[in-house]
Amino acid sequence: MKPAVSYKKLPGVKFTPADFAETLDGGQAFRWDDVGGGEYFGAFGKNWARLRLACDGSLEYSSNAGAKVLAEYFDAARDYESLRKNLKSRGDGIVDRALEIYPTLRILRQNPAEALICFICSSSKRIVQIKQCVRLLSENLGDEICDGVYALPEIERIADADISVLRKCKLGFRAEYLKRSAAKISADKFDPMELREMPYAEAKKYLIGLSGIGEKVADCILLFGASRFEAFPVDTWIRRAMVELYSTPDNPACMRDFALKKFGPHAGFAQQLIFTAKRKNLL
DNA sequence: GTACAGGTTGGTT
DNA sequence: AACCAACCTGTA
Repeated sequence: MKPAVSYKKLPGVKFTPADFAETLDGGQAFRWDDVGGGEYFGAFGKNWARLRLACDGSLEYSSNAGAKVLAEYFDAARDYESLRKNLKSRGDGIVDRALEIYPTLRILRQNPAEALICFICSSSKRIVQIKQCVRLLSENLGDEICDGVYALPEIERIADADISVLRKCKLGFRAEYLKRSAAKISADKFDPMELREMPYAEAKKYLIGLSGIGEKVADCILLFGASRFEAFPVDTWIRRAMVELYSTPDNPACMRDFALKKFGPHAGFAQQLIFTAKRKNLL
């Protein structure tokens, strides 16, 4: 008989079931799987976790990681109440509607190096494909963190890896990008954790100087790995939404300017709301 | 079989 | 500065 899994509550984080699924498995992170019964299992850093919601929506976890680590990953300290309030005060009907549909959506605070690796893999791929690449990368180059579950490899490990190993991970043309970027980061002795502190423009510039990272991927890394809410990633969904709903010019730079003016310093959160609603065909 | 995807690159206008 | 094919792989 299996021992009963014990769960602890993570204070300060509540989700609706839809927002829970969307936050973990909607394109921010690529290591979470629905294991049935409304539970998710996944890996982040050297940790694994099994997550579920209590009846009142509170997040509960069973993990080798402690409360502090999970609180950081879910950015539990962020004041989403005032963030939502601020966004509502801007009188944008579209975002207001998205806020009602997704009242508990969050931006994850992932490890910046992991976000960097994952989003280099993401270009022109669907979520399921990205998840496959990231899992293969972990299995081929990462450390085992629990039975059959592997952590994403360190940047150094990728820099030192044979390109044939990366090719096995179904990365396609992204294999070279990833290897080159990892090599440059190592050579620069750059710690991706700095992306959380550097001025936004400088951080973005450094990322774009890497291979396989353009504006969109750089903004994803900054938003999902460094909690930089001024990042406004423009992918094909956002692009369509901005043209159709806000009549902006069909130009990513214009869209970012427009969004920053309209939504202020948390444009990235507005982006996630619009992105999610548009993708689900609700806008 | 072929078109194209949650994007970037390097070459061309 | 704006345009465009090519890139690898999986999916429709």
